[in-house]
Amino acid sequence: MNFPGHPALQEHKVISFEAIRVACKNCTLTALCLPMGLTPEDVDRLDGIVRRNRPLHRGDFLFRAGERFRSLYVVKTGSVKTYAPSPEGGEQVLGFHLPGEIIGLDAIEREFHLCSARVLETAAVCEVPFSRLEELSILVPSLQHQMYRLLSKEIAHDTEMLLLLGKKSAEDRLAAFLLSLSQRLRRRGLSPTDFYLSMSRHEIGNYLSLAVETVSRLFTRFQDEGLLKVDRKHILL
Amino acid sequence: MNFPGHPALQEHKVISFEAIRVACKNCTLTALCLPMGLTPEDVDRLDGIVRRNRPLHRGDFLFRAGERFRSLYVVKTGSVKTYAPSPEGGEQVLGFHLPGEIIGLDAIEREFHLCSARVLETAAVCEVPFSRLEELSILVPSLQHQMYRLLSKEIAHDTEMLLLLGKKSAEDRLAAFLLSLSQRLRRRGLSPTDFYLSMSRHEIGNYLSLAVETVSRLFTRFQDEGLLKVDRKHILL
DNA sequence: ACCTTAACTTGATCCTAGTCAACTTAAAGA
DNA sequence: TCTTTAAGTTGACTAGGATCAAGTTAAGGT
Repeated sequence: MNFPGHPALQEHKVISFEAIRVACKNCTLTALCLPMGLTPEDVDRLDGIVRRNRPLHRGDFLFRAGERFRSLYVVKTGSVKTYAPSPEGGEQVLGFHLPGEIIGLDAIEREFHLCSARVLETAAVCEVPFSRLEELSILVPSLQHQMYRLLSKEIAHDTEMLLLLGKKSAEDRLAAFLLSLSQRLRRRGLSPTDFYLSMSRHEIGNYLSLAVETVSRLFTRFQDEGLLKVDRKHILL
Repeated sequence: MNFPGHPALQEHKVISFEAIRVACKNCTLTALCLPMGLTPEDVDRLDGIVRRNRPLHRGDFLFRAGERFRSLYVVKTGSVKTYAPSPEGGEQVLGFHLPGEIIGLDAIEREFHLCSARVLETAAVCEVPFSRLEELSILVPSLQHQMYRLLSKEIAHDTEMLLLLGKKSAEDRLAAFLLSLSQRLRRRGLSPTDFYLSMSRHEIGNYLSLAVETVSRLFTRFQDEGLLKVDRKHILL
């Protein structure tokens, strides 16, 4: 979410262009991503099937609901949201994805995407054709193991989300959301107490099943209570 | 949920005792469960690692939150609920599991269970030691494929649940819950319009983030509107 | 069959968060 | 730069569902 530096956007873009060619073995996300636990040779083989497209910009689609499922996507920089569009034009936000997170795992079984994925903040994304990943994971047991772990992690994450929405109060939900965000940022080596939100109040509200106005009021209240400082999209816990 | 026949409970038990020894290849759930798409020989190999314990009764635990993860569990008959216990004694119901459904997929990554699984209705359950399943899936590519599908299916299911909870109105939630139940029963060859609920109003409310009283009122209202007939736990759509 | 306890239902009241509306601020485009 | 539009904030009002309370029904145990 807007991490590397809000003001220096041009510089950021240049960095992305360089970073995008980085092989898995040199990628800083290796501990969060597919290569975890693989031998250097196996990482090279994985590297061979990963496609690195050029940076995507706000509003670009990784895929749209209903499209045939072909690849998984890994966020390298920037941020992406997934959401289920409803026929009437509304949408339900399903998740916000930070660097190191994998998108598309829900589509393996159905073979088509049931949600759309859209870039929030200029993002570099690795594309991993699933059929090739599956073939490789037959040959590389530790990759299979890692795949099971990743899929399971996603299930556990969804479960936690259900738990969060189980909490009734709007206050609890927003607090839990901010804390979860903070933890995810820390794991990526970014400040867990000082960050920019890449999503709008509307999107936060939609995600947490709250009205925009409620989200706005809660930010104000939290600030009044001294829990955080908020300036537009800049959050300071 | 209470399917084969509410009144003839003793008969039901006898059937369960017999059914529990049925090998995977003769199991009626084969199309829903792990063996899907496997060759007969591979089903036999899978069969070799599946443990069939004797029937469990209402209130029995498959596992408790915090326990080490060793096995996946497949419901053969009866029903099971999973829930996250909170330290203060409360709990959040995470799911109700019908025959053919697999429990424990969220624990693979963490290697311990973050929820508890408890029998609602006298149940036969297959236990599949995960480490052995993983070994076997290295040797049997189609089993690996099926595992990816199952894990993905679980993610898609959780996603749909998030979507359901995104719907704000209590009415929508209960209706969606009953319809989803109905569909799952149909896929198992049971009546989608005439069934017994194996869970209490309290558990339904907890699952849908509604108060018990609201659930009760909604059942009454739906009946008044002629959408269904409800007698205690017996539902007729 | 009885008693005890838990599950469920129904009614009355309250409160949280949603809705409606007006205004402010910031970003994007000509 | 100015204009236009989208995003965010704040207030007033409302409604849906939670909570509190009391009563009913059914199940489980002896």
